[in-house]
Amino acid sequence: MNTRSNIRDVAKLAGVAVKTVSRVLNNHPYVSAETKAKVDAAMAELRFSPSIAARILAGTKSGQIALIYDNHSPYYMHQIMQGCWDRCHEEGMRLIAQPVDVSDPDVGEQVRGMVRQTHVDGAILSSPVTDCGPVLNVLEAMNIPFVRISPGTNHALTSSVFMDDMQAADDMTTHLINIGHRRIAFIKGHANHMASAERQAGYERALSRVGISVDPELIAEGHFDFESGVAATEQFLSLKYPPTAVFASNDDMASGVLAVAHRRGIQVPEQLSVAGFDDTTLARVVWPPLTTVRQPVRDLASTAADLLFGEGGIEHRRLPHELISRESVAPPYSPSVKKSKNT
Amino acid sequence: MNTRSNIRDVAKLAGVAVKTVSRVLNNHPYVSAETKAKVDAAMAELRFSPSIAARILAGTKSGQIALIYDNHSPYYMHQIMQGCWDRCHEEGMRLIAQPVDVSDPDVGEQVRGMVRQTHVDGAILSSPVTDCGPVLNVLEAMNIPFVRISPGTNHALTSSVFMDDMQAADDMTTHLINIGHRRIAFIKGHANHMASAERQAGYERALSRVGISVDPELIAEGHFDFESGVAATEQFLSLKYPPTAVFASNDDMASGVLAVAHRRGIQVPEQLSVAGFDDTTLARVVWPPLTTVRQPVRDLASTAADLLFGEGGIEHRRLPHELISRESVAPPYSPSVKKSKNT
DNA sequence: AAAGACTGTGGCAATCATGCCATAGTACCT
DNA sequence: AGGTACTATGGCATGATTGCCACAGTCTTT
Repeated sequence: MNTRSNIRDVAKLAGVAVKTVSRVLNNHPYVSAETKAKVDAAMAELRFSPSIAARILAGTKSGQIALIYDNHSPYYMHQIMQGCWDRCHEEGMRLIAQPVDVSDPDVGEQVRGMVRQTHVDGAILSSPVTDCGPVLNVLEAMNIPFVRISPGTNHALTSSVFMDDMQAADDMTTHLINIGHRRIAFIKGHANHMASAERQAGYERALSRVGISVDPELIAEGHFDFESGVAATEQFLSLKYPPTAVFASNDDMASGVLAVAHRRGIQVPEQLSVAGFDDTTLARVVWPPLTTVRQPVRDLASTAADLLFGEGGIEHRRLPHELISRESVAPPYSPSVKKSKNT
Repeated sequence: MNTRSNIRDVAKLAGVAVKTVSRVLNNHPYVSAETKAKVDAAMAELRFSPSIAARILAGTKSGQIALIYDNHSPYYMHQIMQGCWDRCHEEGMRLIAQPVDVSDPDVGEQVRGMVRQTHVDGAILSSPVTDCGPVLNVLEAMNIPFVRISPGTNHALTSSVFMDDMQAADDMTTHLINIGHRRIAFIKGHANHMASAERQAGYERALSRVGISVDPELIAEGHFDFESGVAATEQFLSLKYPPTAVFASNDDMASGVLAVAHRRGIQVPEQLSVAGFDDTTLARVVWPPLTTVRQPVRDLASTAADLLFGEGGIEHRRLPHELISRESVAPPYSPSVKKSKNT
């Protein structure tokens, strides 16, 4: 009736030793099929499931891993969690989601406490925690294996999964150039995400390659949120020669661009092209649907879990991105002829 | 260097008994200030934090609570999690997020296993898990206290927090009526959320009160996602007498309405008013920003945690909603009263 | 002055599943 | 036959903390 029934009860009911039940639980090779069947039946009858607590104390793995994050984009984190959770579930692991504040000077100690208390077997770090020194140091000192999702650098000591942010931004910028844009504005991402710098570098590389100079007026600060997209756009549109396209470092900010355009009666994409980054659900929900870069967020997360569980050593795995063309981007409106067509 | 340092080390360093350290850890009343200081110093020096595992085994509370959910709206869940997490953090509790599938016949057993394994002290259920019989039975059988967020019924055995969905939907519908709408369409929510029926009832009640008959053609199925908003709208707009306003049961579906309107070149709100429900971030991000009902999601969640921690008995707490007017709703476009007023 | 109620601290059992070591039987090889 | 290698199972100590009981001192009450 209560939360009773421990491994001893199961052993008694099955008529075997406690240790044998333990072996069945852990899929130990040396258990006869017959014994296993008896034990399984007993476990089912008693609705037994082992206490993680006792398991941890007995000195083995806890079967728990932590997802440490500090990201305020619901869509992004939702996908990260799903990806991690899916893979953990398959593996019979429990996932503990642990939000932190990377700007808190005490963040390292917090993580240490969390790990000490919960005895997690490993951790998955999501940007920007991936590049938070105190957290990395603590995890290394405690000898906890961890994998980083989209880290800024490929740390020699741990595995990571990532996409080529620079190339992706380059691709998008090149696409805009190819269909005729020359004045392309860029909204940066949050400075504490290393990917932000990468994306900017990709943008600048694409421009430079075709000899378009990088105009500082066309680059605005951003923080990955809707509001900074709005602010940046106001700034761009007040320029003497406003851009014909805006490339935002994520979809939230791109939505901000769309909002300003709508409010000012600027047609998208006829008068202004808007490109996003991430391909979150948001990209399909706003109007017009956003041309954006698909970042395989869920795959990144499940691959991270994969690497964590895998026995393999340090591995850095790059996942492919994809340019998703929707309706927010078109050739610039040019009164002259020149219908620069291109795929 | 390792994850060492247990309560014994602390006791030795502080020159007291293990039991005394335990008392300090648990804020036991009978510890002299002097002893407490010595122990605190020792704990700090050794960077000690107690193992949850051992604590659980020793038979006391685990300091962990579970958030059990099956909701696919990222914005909604993000807020629920934040609310729960905030309050848990204040209280020094750890939150374990546990997604489940309420349509899985085995969901009860899964929850049982989870509770058995993790020894959570309590649980918070988010709709629709709030009305999932197997889960409720298991939790009651195991004698785990739990609180439900937006349940369909006020179960006598547990506390709950909720808002008045019927009244909120009535308010919104009445608002639309007051500014002149007569043909108001409604998109239902997912059938497995009890709130869906409440909202529909509120819509119908408002219509009936002013003598507008409920037209089945103006009520469409929905599942709380963007796509069903799109589908419902296509259906409404193909009617001989299409509605002048659409009231969707959540913001995601309302965004779907907007998308169809944009695609067909229908002006919102001039030619079609659109109202949502929830006031998630999405409502401010789409164009035009949605008139919607603010559901205090984060407060609901933190209040739920509050009730769980509070020693008080069963309590059902209603939180206030609020009608948020933005730009997606306006009086219907009909300079004169053409077409006989219905009914 | 003695009894009783607090206050502050220590000792030991209990919690539950696993790790290591031991045991016993079987199969195979030389 | 003896040695080696498996297979299959059992026994007992272990891990970190708290609950219960015990004890010694101090303060209050009658």
